[in-house]
Amino acid sequence: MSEEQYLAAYDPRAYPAVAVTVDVVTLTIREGALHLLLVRRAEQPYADFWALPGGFVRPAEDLDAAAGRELAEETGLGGEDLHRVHLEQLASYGTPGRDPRMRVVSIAYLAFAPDLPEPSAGTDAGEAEWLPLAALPSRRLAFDHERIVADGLERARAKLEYTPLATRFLGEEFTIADLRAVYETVWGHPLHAGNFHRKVLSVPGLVESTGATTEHGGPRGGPRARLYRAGDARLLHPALLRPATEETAR
Amino acid sequence: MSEEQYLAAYDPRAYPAVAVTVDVVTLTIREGALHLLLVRRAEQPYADFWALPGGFVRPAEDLDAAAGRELAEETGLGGEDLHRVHLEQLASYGTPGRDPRMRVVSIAYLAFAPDLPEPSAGTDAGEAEWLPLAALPSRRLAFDHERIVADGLERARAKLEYTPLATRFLGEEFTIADLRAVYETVWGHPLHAGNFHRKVLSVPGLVESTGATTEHGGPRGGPRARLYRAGDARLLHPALLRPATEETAR
DNA sequence: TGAGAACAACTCACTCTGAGAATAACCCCA
DNA sequence: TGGGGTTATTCTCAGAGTGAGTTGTTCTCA
Repeated sequence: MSEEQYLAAYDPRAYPAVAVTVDVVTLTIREGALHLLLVRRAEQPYADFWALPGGFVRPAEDLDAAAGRELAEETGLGGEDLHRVHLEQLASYGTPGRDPRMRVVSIAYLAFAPDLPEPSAGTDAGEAEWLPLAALPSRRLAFDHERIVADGLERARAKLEYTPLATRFLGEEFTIADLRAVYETVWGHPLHAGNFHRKVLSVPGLVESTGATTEHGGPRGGPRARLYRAGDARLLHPALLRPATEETAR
Repeated sequence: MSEEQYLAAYDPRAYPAVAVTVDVVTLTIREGALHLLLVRRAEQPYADFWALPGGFVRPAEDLDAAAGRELAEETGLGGEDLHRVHLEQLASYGTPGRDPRMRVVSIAYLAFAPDLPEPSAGTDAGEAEWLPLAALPSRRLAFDHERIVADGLERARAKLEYTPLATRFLGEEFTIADLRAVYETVWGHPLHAGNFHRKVLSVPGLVESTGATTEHGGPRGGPRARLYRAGDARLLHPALLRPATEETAR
């Protein structure tokens, strides 16, 4: 049988039905705190629960494209803003029973976004909101989304160490202090300002100077700060390591 | 996502069929060289091509379990040997058209195995073999498996840096030189024996002494070496960093 | 105008790393 | 059986990197 004949005779329906979805863990920093994008489910199962934005992958759609589409739909953002968002595959979740309706395998994505406007402007999803991560423990999410969020957070923290993705939480131009605030927020503890400054400038390709400075000093005083933009490095060498957390996973 | 999910809940078959498979990138070290487990495809498409072992996820089977099952089937190993194999999810691949038959989303896994016997003992797959990675460039694999292998290799190299998984390539007991050989093989360049030795013993939880030594010296001379077993660390602090590779991904 | 805040640069002690070398145990071969 | 070559393990040393604190300046706010 030739390959053509084989394909013509092939019956895809002979296989058990499995649905494939994408879910996106979208992180941003608002008012100095890490926030997560959630939508409220309108229907069963888990009606009225908050969940990660996501949905079915369309028949001729690539996985990455599906994740980007879901993110755009849920945030109500056009390509312009979305261009600055970093989107990467996180992991896949397919334990039988994770969706009570049928077998669903979900490909989770992780997104780093600059401070975006309030979500849900003109989307088909009902409510959407940025939830401060500090408020997450008191909220039960639909499906296994709590686990997915936890995995995404850990990935995000690790990624700040060896990639310049922290800059994706900021605008086009930023100060070293802005960048430090990102690290402090995501890692959850303060860093030594002087050492951070030295380190950031010493890592090749992390940031490059714009030559300009802020218009004014900080709101509580201090000199104008120099402005930088993201550099061209994809990986940081040497990495910006998190301060040892004592027995980090023995 | 409303009408679509509604329909899905009542008639899964109403959905465009998507098949979910697992593929496993299995690495081992044989005769001082990194090897990859491959099987030869007996059927269309890509008949006679070599491919990663893998197959369809069964209806009530977890993804991890499916990967473990495929690995066991293909290597012909029982639970005893498989217990020492490290298996983790690598990434998912679902570009439309990657399988000419239908939409197939594949969850790829990465496995680190100690030196295993020749594969394919009594399996349903036709041929199976350990391919030295050095021979890979001259061989075309089925589907997008070359890409998956490349991703798996990069992940493996990175994992050696911050996890004790190098020990998974070795037996229960090993010498520091054995461990160094694993790093040199996977990373592809020699390491300074003295510095490696100092570093391995200084990282908490990487290895622990058994108190014993090898029975004899090396085949070409040298003293007996002390034996160690894997420690209890899951993450290495500080990490065993690869020597800077000059512009690693600028 | 003075106090407080914060950017930027610098100092200093300590740790970690790469490179080389020393010591000693052990194999193989003459 | 003795010597040469090989390898495990330990040391030394200089240079790079890091944590913590200090200094000088610029700026905002009261």
